[in-house]
Formats: sequence, C-alpha cells, structure tokens
Amino acid sequence: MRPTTKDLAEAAGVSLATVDRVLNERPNVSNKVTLKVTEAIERIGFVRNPAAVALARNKTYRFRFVLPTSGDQYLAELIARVSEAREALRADATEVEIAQIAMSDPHQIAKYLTGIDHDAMDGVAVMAPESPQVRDALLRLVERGVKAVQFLSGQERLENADYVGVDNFAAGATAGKIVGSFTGGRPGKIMIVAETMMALDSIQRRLGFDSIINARFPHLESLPSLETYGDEKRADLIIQRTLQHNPDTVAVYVLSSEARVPLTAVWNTQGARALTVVAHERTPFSEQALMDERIDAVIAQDPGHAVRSALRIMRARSDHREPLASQERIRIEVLLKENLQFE
Amino acid sequence: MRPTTKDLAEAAGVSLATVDRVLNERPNVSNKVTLKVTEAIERIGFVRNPAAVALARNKTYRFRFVLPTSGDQYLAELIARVSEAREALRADATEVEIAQIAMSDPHQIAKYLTGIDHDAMDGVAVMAPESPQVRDALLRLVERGVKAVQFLSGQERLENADYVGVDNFAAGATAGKIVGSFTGGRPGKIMIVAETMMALDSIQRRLGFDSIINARFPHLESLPSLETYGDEKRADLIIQRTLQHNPDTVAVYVLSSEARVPLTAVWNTQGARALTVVAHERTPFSEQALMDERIDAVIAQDPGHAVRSALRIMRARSDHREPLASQERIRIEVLLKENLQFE
DNA sequence: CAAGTTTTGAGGTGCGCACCTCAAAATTCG
DNA sequence: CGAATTTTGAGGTGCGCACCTCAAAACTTG
Repeated sequence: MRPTTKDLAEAAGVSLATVDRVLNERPNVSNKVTLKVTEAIERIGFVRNPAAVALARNKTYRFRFVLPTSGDQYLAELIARVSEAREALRADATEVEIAQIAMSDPHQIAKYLTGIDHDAMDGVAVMAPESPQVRDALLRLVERGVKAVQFLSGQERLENADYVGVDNFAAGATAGKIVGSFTGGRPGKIMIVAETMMALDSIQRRLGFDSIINARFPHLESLPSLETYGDEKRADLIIQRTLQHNPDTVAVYVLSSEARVPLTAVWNTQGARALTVVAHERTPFSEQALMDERIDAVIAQDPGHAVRSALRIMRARSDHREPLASQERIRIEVLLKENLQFE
Repeated sequence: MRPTTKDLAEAAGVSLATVDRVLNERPNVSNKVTLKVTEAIERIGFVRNPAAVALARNKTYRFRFVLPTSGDQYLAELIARVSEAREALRADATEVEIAQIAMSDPHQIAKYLTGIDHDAMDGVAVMAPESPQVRDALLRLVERGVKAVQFLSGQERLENADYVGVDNFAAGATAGKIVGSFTGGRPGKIMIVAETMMALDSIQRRLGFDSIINARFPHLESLPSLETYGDEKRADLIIQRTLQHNPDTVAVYVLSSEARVPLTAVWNTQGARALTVVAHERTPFSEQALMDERIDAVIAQDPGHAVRSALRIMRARSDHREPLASQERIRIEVLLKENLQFE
C-alpha cells in the first residue's frame, strides 16, 4: 500500500500537523524536524496524492491566452486548439480564456497586460511582438505572481518567464536546407517574402536561412526580403516586379505564417514555371498547396502541441513544480506532401 | 460555483443515490429517471470532478510495456522514456512496468501474453512482430478486459485495440521524397537495407518508398532490399558486394531502426563518395551522423511522445473515456542537421 | 388483489489531504 | 529564574465522489 501522510508522520516520529507544516511550507517549524520529515519522505518513498491535494485545495486555475486580433489562418487554428483544450480542462478545475487584442500599438498591449487582475489569474500566455513596454508589463505581471509564457512570439526571452515555440534561427536554417537541397544544384536566386521584417522571429528565420544558403549552397543567392505589410495589392506589385527583374529565380521562401497572399501573387505571375516553394505553418491553405504540389515543404510548429505545452507549463509553475523539459520542446516539423497526416 | 452531484440530484429531482446509479451505470434504474438525470447534466453543465473520483475510487492503474529483449539504440531510448513516464506517473497512482521478452518465437510471445493476470493489469502496450499467435493472444487479453495498444510495431491492426505509431507506408514515402529530392536529379541506384523484410513495417516502408521513387523520380532505381539479419559480418559482405556491383549508387536508405551496422559497412567500403543517406529513428548514432553530415535525413517517430500517448490511451480506455485523437497522432518527423534540437 | 420484483431514497463511510484552532511542550531571553 | 516566544501535537472539518446497506415506494404478474 502506498504511504499516506499518516504513515509519513509515524515514520518521521512527528504529528500529522507537523507533516502538514513541512509539506506545505508553513512557518514555525524547526530545522531539526524539517530534516526528520524530509528524511522520512525519502526513506518510505512518500509521494503526495495529487487527487487528494486537488480535492482538498479545491482551487480552480485560471489561465489566459493573449493573442492578436488580426487573423491569418494559423491564428484561427491556434484559437481552435485553445478552445479544444478549454473543453478538455473544464473537468480539471481549469478555466482557459482567450483574449484578442490589437498588436499594432505596444502601449495598448502593455496597458492590457497591466490591467489583468493578478489575484484572479494564475497564468498568461502572451503572443505579441517585441517591445520594451510589453516586456516591462509582462515582468510586472510575473512579479505579482502571475506565471507568464512567451507564446510563439518574436520576443526577447525573459529570465522569469517560460518560452513556448521553436528556435526561429533553426527553423530558418531548416528551410534553407530544404530549399538548397530541393533545387538540385541549379544556380539562381531565392525570393524571400515576409509580412514585415520588424518582427524578431522573421529576422531570426532570415538569418538562419541565409547562414545555410551561404555556407552550403553558394550557387544560390537570397534576394532582399520583400515586405507585404499584409497588403494584397502591394504584394502583387512587388512580387511581380521582383520576378521579372530576376528571371533566374529558382525558389521562393515565405517567412511569415500567412503564405496565401504572397504565394497567390507568385503563382499569378509565374504560371507553371518550376519553383521550389517553402513556407511556414500548417494551415488549410498550405495543406492544400502541399497536396497540389505547389508548395514543396512547410516548416511548422504544431499549434495543438504549443497550446497544451503552455498550459502544462503554467499549471506546473502554479503548483511550484518544474515542467518536464523534454516533453515541452516544440519540434521544428518538416511537412511534405508525403508526411501530411489527416484525421 | 461549479455544480456537484448534490446540485445535480436537486436539479434532476432525484436522490443522490440515483445520481450515483446513473453516473456509474449501476443496474436497476428506469429509463425515465436516467433521462431526467442526463437532461439535468446538460442543463446545469455538470462535470464530474476527476480528482474526487480518483480519490474515492482509490484505484491504482497498472500498465505494462511488452518490448523486445534484443536491443538497438532506439529500444534503449524507448525504455528510457518509459522509465521517465513511470516516475512521473508514480504520483498519479499509476504503475508502469516494462517486460522484455524474446521476439524470435511467436509462441513464446503469445504464451507470455496469455500468462498475464488480467485482474492485476489494466493495459498492455505490445511491440511485437506480426504473427497469428500473438494476434490471438492479444485478442484474448482484450476480451478479458485488458486494454491493449499495438505499439510501434508491424502488426496487422486489430479492431479492438488501439494503435500507436506512424503510418509506415507514409514514412517510407517521405523517405523516398527526401532521397529523390536530395539527389538533385542525378540518375542512379538506391541501395536499400533492412534488418529483415519479414516485418510488416519494413515491407510497408519499402512499398511507400518505391511508390514515390517510381512515380516521381523515374531516373532512380531502387535495388532489391538487402537483409542483414543483424549480423555485422553478413552486412559488411552483402553491402560491399552490392556497392561494387552498382558503382552508380547515389543513395542509401536504411529501413530499420538500427542503422549503425549497415551504415558503418557502407562508409567502410564507400570512403568519401557522396551518397545521399536516409535512415529511420533518432538515436545517439543517427544524431551524431546527422551532425557529421554523413546522414542527410532521419525519418523519426518520437519515442517519448509514443510512450506518453500509449499511456494516455490506456488510461482513457480504463476510464471508459475516448482518447483525444488529435493529440495521439504520432507524427512522421523529418530530422535534418538543422532542426535537430537537444535539451 | 396479494405476492413478488424492480426502482428509488435516505443515510452513512472513507478516500488523502489542506487548513484551522487551541493547548501543551520546548526553547529563548531578559 | 520566570516570562515571553517559538515549536509541536491533538483533533476536527470539508473537499466531491464512490460504494454500501436497508427500507420504502413503485411497478409487475398471476
């Protein structure tokens, strides 16, 4: 039979009240007794029954995902995964909320974060672009006891917050390796498109991409990054112009999670000319394009995994436990037509 | 406040005893009352508190992984992940065991499975080669109430057991796509090596591989599968002979999870000649070879994920819950030097 | 309608722990 | 040394549910 607190008290030669004091780090316990108890814990292999703890504490956890409003398909997928997790966690006395706020103004984001009632919130997962204001606001939240997760976002990593997401330099490098390998030694140019190069993640991906192209595929040349600013007309224009100026373009790499606009522009001007195309994130659009062989590879980070990982981390931190690192690493996935799996 | 069984009883206009009968599917409840209760559950949004259930039931779950004895590095990794999970689940009243048995004789495996005490076991995850005896033994286990998972193995899928692992045809196809794309249009032969082609998973990978090579890369020719039978001497011999007979070999595809023996043989005879090399499973060996750029890509299924998935499934089945399919899909990972991540 | 059967209710116990109170014992300090 | 302070123990309550018993009520059936 598994030892209970009662067994532990007996083994340590102390009372249940003292065991309780040690286990829950209550004040007024002598070092001597603390030692006796911790020693007994080791000796008899006592492990707290989490079910009993949860029941006795009768606490409900409250976590919130702070996401952008302006939505590409990846964001929609993300929200769907959060909703899924919300349902699944309802049973476990865990409330999961989604807040969508405009990400254009850093002050706005900071203000929102500052306004969060830290007594009613156990953890927040924030997906927001890098800015000092946001960083400060997040730090203040952490100081007030709210567990924070930097979520899939191009922010500078904070010391006292967890990060969920991939290494974007490595993701870019992976894209570079794929582009270089798939073009089969043909020399030429690579067109690189982003929504904006203001985001840290885009910059890191570009750096990773270039590092591989330069080192391993010197016969390829990465063109300067084109920025669409999410504007369809603008995208059409600059992409068309770039392709015409560079008839020896052999590949396209889309840095941002929204690939529809730039790639539609490419296909409109390009016709059926063979281009190696690599994009980021699995969305209905990229899925379809992979199936149609109009995209060769997608570099992805699984949103479902990311959401669950963020929740597990916030939960662990709330319980003063260490999250299991090996489980929380988000993989850089390489999706081809062949290993796309549906359900 | 979250509704309890008491609230539910009140809302349904029945007693707590009746609520208990409905919730736990005890006999002697009229349809009328069952309906009243289920309706009330919907109406007030009642959700059982799993912590309270676990505490009241005070049940310990017992799951066992049945794995092969003869061990390549992937098996070692798998065992490490099971041990990790065992520690993590100790708190949750879940005992995880590992049994290693010789997989050479199907009767032996079947006998072992049949010998499992079905009263003391809630679920088994079996990694064993295909055979009618094993299939029968597994079915009988299931009939006796033990939840079964076909674990990373080349068995024919059973109706009343869950499967954890990748689609091996797709995995082979993915390997084919990588080989075809990475060889850059050079015509030539592909050497294919397996430990044995008796295993269903090897066959399926080969079929998937060929389907892509034939359809998309007709300038490449897949050679007949070489079988090492795990014998180093034999591997050296047949691989050396094959390479000499086929000087136009441009790629090597290792079907089995143990790639060390065949690839060492290849490198010994081949010297520094440029070959595209694709293997399966992430192991210390394949990791190192990826870093050294002696392997170009590894097709992998994450053993940690597989183990946790099997455990979640067995746990869900034991509780008569449906596992969350989207979370349990094992991905076919494509690992390159660039997206290897350590921790 | 009586005797049997099925269905429902009332009530209790215990799972393992957190959290609380009050008193007794041990220690510290002036 | 006595008084103030800290440490320890004893004991109780409740978290939400499963599981049990016994009796009462509601249906069947011949």
